[in-house]
Amino acid sequence: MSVNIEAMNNLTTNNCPSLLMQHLSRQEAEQLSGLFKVLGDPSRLQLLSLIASQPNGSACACELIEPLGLSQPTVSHHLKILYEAGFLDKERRGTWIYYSVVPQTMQALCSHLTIPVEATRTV
Amino acid sequence: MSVNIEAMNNLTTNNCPSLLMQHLSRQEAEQLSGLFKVLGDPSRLQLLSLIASQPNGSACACELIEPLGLSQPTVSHHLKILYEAGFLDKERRGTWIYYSVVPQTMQALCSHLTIPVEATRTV
DNA sequence: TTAACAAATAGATGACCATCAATATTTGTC
DNA sequence: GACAAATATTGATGGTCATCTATTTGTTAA
Repeated sequence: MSVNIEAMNNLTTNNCPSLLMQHLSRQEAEQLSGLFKVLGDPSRLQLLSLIASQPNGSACACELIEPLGLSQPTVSHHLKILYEAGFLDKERRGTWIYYSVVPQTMQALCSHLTIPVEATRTV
Repeated sequence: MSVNIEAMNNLTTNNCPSLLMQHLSRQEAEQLSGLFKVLGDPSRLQLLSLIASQPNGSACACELIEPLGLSQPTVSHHLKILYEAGFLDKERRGTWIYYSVVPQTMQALCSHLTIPVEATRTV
């Protein structure tokens, strides 16, 4: 489970139109599906949810192990995947590493799924 | 690869708040990740894109085989998964079955990923 | 009812991946 | 440096799934 960073940047910064409005090349489909694949795991969604709902919006990795009920290596593995896909930011403070959610990545993903209102049609 | 229809209905009709605004239970995380898993495949994204970009917004299953470069059973398999997850609608016309995209399902999914503007905070 | 085409199902296979235990690495403190 | 705590890596394993071929089922028309 890994995501090409450059591909993610293409998808999130170039203001790509919705996949519903244009043909997706195989390459584009692979890049985009890679991001959805990252969200296609319940543990990773719980991590995002846990981190985002902290009072200050960030959480230390060690705080996330117990509520998820997974081993430390597994949590570390999921955090890495989320970070490399651009869903999480991280900051080291001493021994601890604090993660926070990058809402822009979510919003960019959504822009691929929704149709602009003025473009909707009745089938 | 299968999606619980009732679970999907819960997620798409109950106006659930964003996963970034509340804790996700394990069950909720499993339901939601199931939908993302469906989108986490390049062939399925290409199918959605192909169908949505047809002039009338719908496409016969047989028209989708050649552009995807996959076998007929594989395309049928993907269409079934997309349909059962609520991403596609289908209508039989004689021998043919026409699929069309359900944009509401996409939008409902997105509502789980975005934070209402007034709720954003500076980290 | 038979032929022809579309779609679905069954079964098999290979690849990917979530998870763990064990270990290594990094960082701060004494 | 030595120890302790947090995080990352390695290697193994079991399950899931995308894909195929072969077959079956469904639908229309002759």
